[in-house]
Amino acid sequence: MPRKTEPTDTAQKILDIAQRLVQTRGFNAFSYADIAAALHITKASLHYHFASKAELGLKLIERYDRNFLDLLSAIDAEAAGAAHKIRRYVAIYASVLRGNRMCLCGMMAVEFATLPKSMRGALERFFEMNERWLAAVLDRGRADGELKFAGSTIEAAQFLLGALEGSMMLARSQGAAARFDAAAGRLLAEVGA
Amino acid sequence: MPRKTEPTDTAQKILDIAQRLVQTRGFNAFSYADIAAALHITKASLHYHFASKAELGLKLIERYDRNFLDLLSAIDAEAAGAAHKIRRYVAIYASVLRGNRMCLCGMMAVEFATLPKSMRGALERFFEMNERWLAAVLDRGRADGELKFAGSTIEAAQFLLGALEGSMMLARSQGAAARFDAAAGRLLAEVGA
DNA sequence: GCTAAATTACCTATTGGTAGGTAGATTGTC
DNA sequence: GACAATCTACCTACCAATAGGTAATTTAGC
Repeated sequence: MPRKTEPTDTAQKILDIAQRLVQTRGFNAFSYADIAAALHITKASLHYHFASKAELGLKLIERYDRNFLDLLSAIDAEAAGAAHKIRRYVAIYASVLRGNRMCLCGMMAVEFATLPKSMRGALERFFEMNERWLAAVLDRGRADGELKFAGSTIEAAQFLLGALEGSMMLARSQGAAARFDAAAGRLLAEVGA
Repeated sequence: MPRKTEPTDTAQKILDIAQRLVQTRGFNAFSYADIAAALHITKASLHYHFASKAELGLKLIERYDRNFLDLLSAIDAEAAGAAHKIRRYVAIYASVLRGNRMCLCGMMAVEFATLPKSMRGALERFFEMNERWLAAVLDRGRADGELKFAGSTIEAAQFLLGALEGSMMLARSQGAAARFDAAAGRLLAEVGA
């Protein structure tokens, strides 16, 4: 019995395909027709599930945000020590890249100026959430003497995030995933993890 | 007397406007109509100067590459010492960001999968050129004992480039240029500059 | 009078989106 | 348990706007 808060199977499939398209091509470089073709349904049916492209985009970010938060919670529950946690965080990005995808929100961050307001807000929240989590881990790690880095934790967190997104971006356009791994290793070394 | 190798005034203006549009919105998020409106000429006139959007895009990358190379040559000619050179390199990115723009090629790197082949090749050459220059500076700096960093110079150069592009990307979507400066400072410290 | 640079007037394909309808399942009410 | 009302998930058939691009023609400068 599908309810309002439990998206139907089709809605999930639409989100899955749309997400792959955004992560590989960008939000401005795919159309409802692309999804319709992949799913063998009509454009009109897509509009039934997601009234506008802006709404679809918003739902994509919200779902991605929720999934990411779940992954971070799992890390918090399973990983002992800040260094271990950071390594697992970096591993999330590495696995996205291995699927030949860019981070959904990284992709959209570049397209930021062309996105509807609702999507912009959701994007900002995603990055803030990531920075808060990273800063908390870094803070704890430094206090415990496990990590070593200079300056404020929030700045270090923002640097980490930016470097990861940028390394992904270039690794993808140069077809070398090894490039990301090297950069990630350097990044981990920088915070002493 | 405009020659084949000396683009006319209008062609330059078209490139200027197109470049601003790509750097702020992306290659897939602007149209010939946008340029025509900004320049008060018709779309057909644009096609006279640049037969296709792919050609315009290629010319944009080639011009950007040339300008960048000139800047790097100026740094080589004027700056003494590897640390000084790297700082000036970072300053290029900071000035692009101050104009509320993203790196032209960083923007396009994200859109890589949707670009025509000719543009992809030119993009790869741009990043390779940057990495070569950075690697040369890093190599020399380490040999002279001026810089300190671990691992291969080419990997360090790729890391630097990725971190700069990523920091730009996030600084733009979060409206805080200070964010980039903090990240850049951290990056400079990492190579001992 | 040649050439460069721009024009008008189109074209086809695609974009996101809408109107109206329908088969089938689910509901509420007597 | 019958039956009408409603809801879900789709459909066909459109729409206006915009995309990149073209052909033929006019204008401006040497």
